Amino acid sequence: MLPFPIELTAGAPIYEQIVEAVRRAVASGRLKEGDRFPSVRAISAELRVNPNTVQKAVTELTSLGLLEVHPGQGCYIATRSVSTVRQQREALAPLLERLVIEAAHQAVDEATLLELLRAKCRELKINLDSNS
Amino acid sequence: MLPFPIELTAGAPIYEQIVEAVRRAVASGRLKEGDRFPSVRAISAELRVNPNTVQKAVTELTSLGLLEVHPGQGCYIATRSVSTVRQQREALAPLLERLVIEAAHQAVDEATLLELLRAKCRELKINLDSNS
DNA sequence: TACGTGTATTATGTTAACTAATACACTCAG
DNA sequence: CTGAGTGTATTAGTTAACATAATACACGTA
Repeated sequence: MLPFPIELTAGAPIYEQIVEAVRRAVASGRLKEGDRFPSVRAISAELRVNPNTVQKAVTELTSLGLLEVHPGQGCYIATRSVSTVRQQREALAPLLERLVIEAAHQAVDEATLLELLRAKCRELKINLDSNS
Repeated sequence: MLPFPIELTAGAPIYEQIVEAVRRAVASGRLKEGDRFPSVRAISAELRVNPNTVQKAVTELTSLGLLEVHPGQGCYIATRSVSTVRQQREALAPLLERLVIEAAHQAVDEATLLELLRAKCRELKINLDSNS
């Protein structure tokens, strides 16, 4: 069994779904720094997907700084990299924009939207205070 | 000149960028109900893009309920369709999740995230109170 | 009648995504 | 040292999405 929940669906690339699942698991605390990450072949077998596809996800996760590769040994969840306030804003801006646009079309008022955001924060059990 | 701001970039399908631009314009009030929408051929010429690609965007915008087609005459911005609370939540859930996950990775605390959301709401000049 | 609408059709080229089958350098337990 | 398990690279082939191109048609209207 994989150490992170994932269920492949159609519509999005498989390697992207893997990346997103790992990001979700790390953000929620399901996966922690130093944790052993399953081998490419193990994930491949579990998801019944080509090893090359999993490899593509691992490569992206590594470049995202979420995974550390120990040559000949395996992968581990990396320590979080520090980012500047500018980088934070640039990463969040497009997501915020899409959310606000969708809320407008759904006629969801700002107060409700803020409450939904608070609820989602709790849902993912994010410990935001433990970081800077 | 097109009645909505748009700048084509690489990385995302052209027809999707058009859809997103129109959604943004409608959400921000730049385009309003009953407004005339440029013809497929006009947009095609303005963006120097194939008419079929624009047509694909129009088809999607129509199915999304943002555009009304008056046969032989043209397209107009449609009146907003009412959606249930359930539909609202289902539309916002994936966007909220992606936002919260990204915020966690960027080590942005909840209070800051909420403030960024308020700022983005004002930035898009959304009139959330005029709708139910 | 002409023109401008949206729409449909057929064809072609490009690119991304996925699978498949190998192969190689590395680390570590035996 | 040997062999198994790591990540990684390579080559090949298939499929689907995207975009372009060139027409064609039914519709409303000046």
